[in-house]
Amino acid sequence: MSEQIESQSQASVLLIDDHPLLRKGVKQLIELDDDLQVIAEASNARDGVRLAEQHEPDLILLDLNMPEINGIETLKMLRDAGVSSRVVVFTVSDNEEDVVAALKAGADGYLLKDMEPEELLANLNQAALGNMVISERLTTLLAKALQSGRSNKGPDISALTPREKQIIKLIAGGLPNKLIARKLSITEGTVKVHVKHLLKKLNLRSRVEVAVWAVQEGLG
Amino acid sequence: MSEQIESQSQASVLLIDDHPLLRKGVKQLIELDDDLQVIAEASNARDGVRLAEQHEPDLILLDLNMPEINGIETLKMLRDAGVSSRVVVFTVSDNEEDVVAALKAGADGYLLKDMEPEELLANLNQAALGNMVISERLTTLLAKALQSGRSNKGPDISALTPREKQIIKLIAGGLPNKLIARKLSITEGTVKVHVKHLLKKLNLRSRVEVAVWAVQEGLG
DNA sequence: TGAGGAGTACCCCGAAAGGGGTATATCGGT
DNA sequence: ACCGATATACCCCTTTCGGGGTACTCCTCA
Repeated sequence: MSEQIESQSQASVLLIDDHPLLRKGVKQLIELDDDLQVIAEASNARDGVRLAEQHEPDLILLDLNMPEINGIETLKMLRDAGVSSRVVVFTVSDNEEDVVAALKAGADGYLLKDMEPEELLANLNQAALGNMVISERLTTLLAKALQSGRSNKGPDISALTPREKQIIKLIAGGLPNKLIARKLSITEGTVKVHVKHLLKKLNLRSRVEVAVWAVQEGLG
Repeated sequence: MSEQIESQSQASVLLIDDHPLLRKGVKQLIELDDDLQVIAEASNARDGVRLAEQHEPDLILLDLNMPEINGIETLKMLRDAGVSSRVVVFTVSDNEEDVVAALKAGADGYLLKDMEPEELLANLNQAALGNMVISERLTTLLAKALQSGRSNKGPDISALTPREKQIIKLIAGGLPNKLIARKLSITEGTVKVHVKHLLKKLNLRSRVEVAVWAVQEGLG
């Protein structure tokens, strides 16, 4: 296609982070680099997605820990909205779950906020050029995650309690909460508690997604 | 110590049978079970359908051999009336035609009246929990019917319109109505119209059942 | 020309689902 | 003896689903 006709142009960057001070710092840092340019900022997911659709930036720097809608969700929203920008997660969390979830969700990079400024700039330039960037601190963590098997597609069943796995199978049988409650001799309210917990753990949005995933996974 | 204060977890049962004595016996038997409760009785199809619409019981126990309107017709009337209760046929007939017709018409179970009382209770409980129950005597018969081709397992996709098939695939993708609407550029209300039509045609009870069925069928 | 199916859109309504809490009891391990 | 995980039950609330209806347009087929 007709990408990149002006090959010497700056790469546009969208910042999505709920900390104004950090945004300001990062923006100033980026402006020091002739190859990068901040074209918009958002302090929450909704604004971020809207601005991303509007500007289709080359690069999106995305914070994970935001109120209301977290970074992973934001990333999925961006992908669902058809935003094809490179997305680099930029966060303080070196939690394995977060890293794995972000990469599974299609992040093009995962950088920690305690990086040296020069190193951050170098990494952002690499990301803008289409290379995947990962903070060095995370390499061993990623290796471990890979070892332990579940490095591939889809949600992770390992964090689930026995009760939650049991309820997933019943959901995959098409049962509503009321029937699940009767089958397990507990109240419907308790079933709903389990359902909301497992939805959170699996990072899924509804019982329908749970059912589809479970059936495809062969749990049924 | 918040133990089971709720306890409205009994499954409601509607009896439709033209034999008063048998109804009485079955009712007494069911009342022995804490998990089941007879909430209405009918001695003919018309009353049965009316009471089913009125009470929307969890379970309907339906006799096949009734005057004027037989059980199969009653079952179809119930489904046409939008009654989503589990329906278990309860009869003396081990005739293959009847069994196959009942199951094709969407029966959730087929039990013979010569069962042991304890076995009947166990089966009714299973049915109330959403499991299909079939008298063991009928298994060989069913196997034979299956061999001879006219198995007709599960819902039938042939009656669906192109739009409905399209929406089924999106449901099987885990999408809620709102997103389906956006993807098809129609209103959410219209999506809901299609969903309720296809639920009726497939004789399924919720979008979760649609999703599970579609995934297992390889659609999507 | 008229009937009927398909698709769209809207109305109303109740039930189900889901997300946020708080609270209790049990069980293992530090 | 405390702490965290698990499981249970309840409260609040909003959103989503599903079923009933009417109505209009566009086709197709008899």
